Amino acid sequence: MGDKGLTSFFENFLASKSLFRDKRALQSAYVPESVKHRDEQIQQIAELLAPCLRLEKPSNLFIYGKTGSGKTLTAKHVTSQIANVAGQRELKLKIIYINCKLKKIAQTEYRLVAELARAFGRAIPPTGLPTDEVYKLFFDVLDEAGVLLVLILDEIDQLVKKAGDEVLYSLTRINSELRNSQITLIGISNDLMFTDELDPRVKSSLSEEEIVFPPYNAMQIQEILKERAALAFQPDLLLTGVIEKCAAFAAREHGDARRALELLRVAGEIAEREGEKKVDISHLDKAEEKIEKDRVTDIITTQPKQFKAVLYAILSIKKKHTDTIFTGEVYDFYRSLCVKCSLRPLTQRRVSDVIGELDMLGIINAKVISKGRYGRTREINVTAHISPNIVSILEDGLDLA
DNA sequence: GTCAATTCACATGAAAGAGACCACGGTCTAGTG
DNA sequence: CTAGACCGTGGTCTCTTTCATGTGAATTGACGA
Repeated sequence: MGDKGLTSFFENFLASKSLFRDKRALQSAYVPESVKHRDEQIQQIAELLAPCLRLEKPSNLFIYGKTGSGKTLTAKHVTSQIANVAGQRELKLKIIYINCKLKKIAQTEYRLVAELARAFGRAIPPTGLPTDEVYKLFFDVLDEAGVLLVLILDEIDQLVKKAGDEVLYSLTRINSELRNSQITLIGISNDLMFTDELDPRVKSSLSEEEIVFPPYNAMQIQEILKERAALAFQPDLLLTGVIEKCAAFAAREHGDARRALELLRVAGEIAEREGEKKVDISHLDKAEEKIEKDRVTDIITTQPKQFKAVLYAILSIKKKHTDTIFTGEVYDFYRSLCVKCSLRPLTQRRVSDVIGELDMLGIINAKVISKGRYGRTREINVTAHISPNIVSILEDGLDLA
C-alpha cells in the first residue's frame, strides 16, 4: 500500500461511520447508572455500610462470588453513592479502592501500605524503607486525618497468596491503636474457599459479615447485554440472536458477565474492521477465538525466559508423541534445551513450580497423579490453543533458529 | 486371595541466598564569596 | 562555607537453590484359607 493508498485508507476510515456509539459501555471499568439484578446485594451492602454516614465504624465485610458476577461493580456503585452523600454533608469519610491483582501496587505488604499512605498524600518511596516504618507513616497520616476509612481490597486472595495474611491482621488491628480514625475493610474474592486458609484471628475479624454473589443466569446476562449494547452500538445493528448467543456462551462459563461484554465488544470491533454494517453470529465465533488467542499470546510474551523454555519443552514433547507427558520427561528435555540456547538450567524443584504456574495461567493442565509403584508426578496436557505463531514467539524468545 | 509394608518419582514446604533496586546519612570535593 | 557527588549500610523484592519432608497407589511378599 503506497502513501496514497494509505491516505485514502485513512480517509475511508474516517468517512465510514463507526458501528460504535460509545465503546466504553462495554469495557470492564465502566460503571453504569444502575446495577441490574443485584438489588438484594446492593441493599445488603448499603445496610451494612450505612452506619459510616454517622461516622460509626461499620463491620468488616467479605464479598464472595465468581468472576464477572458483579462484585466489584456493586461494591463501587454502593460506595460511590455513600461517598456522594458524605460529600454533601462534608463528612470525614474516605473510601479507597485497591485492586490487589495489580502487581505494582499491591502484591506485597510494603506496597499495599505504601499505596494507602499515598492515598493520604504522603509520598513513600517504592522501596528502601523498613516495612514497619511504612506502617508507622501510614498510621500517622491516617490518625492525623481523623477520618473513617473504608478500604476495599479487590481480589484479596491474590494479596494473601503473595504476601501472607499478616497484612490483614495488622490492618484489622490498627483500629485499636488509632485515636481519631477507624478502618473498615471490605474484602472481595472470587475464591470461595479463601477464608478457610486464613489465620483464625484474621478470619473472624475480617468476615464479620459475608455476602455471596450468585452467578448471573442466561436471562439476566441477556438483559445486561441489551442495556449496554444499546449504549455502545448504533441502533439496530446487532442481528437477532447475537445477544442471545453471547449470553449463552457466558452462562456456560458460570455466568461471567464481564466475559460476555468483552465478547460483544470484540465481535463489534471485528465486524467494523471487516467493513460490515451489522454484527452477526459469525463475528461472535471469531471474537471468541480472537480473545482466547490474544490471551495466550499476551501471557506468553510477557513471561520470563525460563517459562518460555519450559513451555517450549512441553510443546516439543507433545509434538513428538501423543502420550501423556510427565514432569521428569519435561525436565530432561528442558535441560538439553538449555544447553542448546545457552541458558542456565534451573533445578527440578523450580521447574516443578514453573509447571505449576503455567497451569495456573491456564496454558497447560497439570494434574498431580500417582503412578503407584512408579512414583508421583504431574500429568501434563496442553489446554490452550497454540497457534504456530506462538511457537515462533517462543523460538524467538529463546534465540532458537 | 488378602492385607499391610514397601517403594518410586516426584510434589510440596521452608529457609535462605543472590542480585537488582532504593533511601538515608555521612564524608569528600569542588566551587563560591 | 555550602551544594552536590560519592559511598556504605540497611532495607525490599523477585527469582532461585538447598535441604527436608510428604504422598498415593502399584507392587511385593508374608500370611492364612
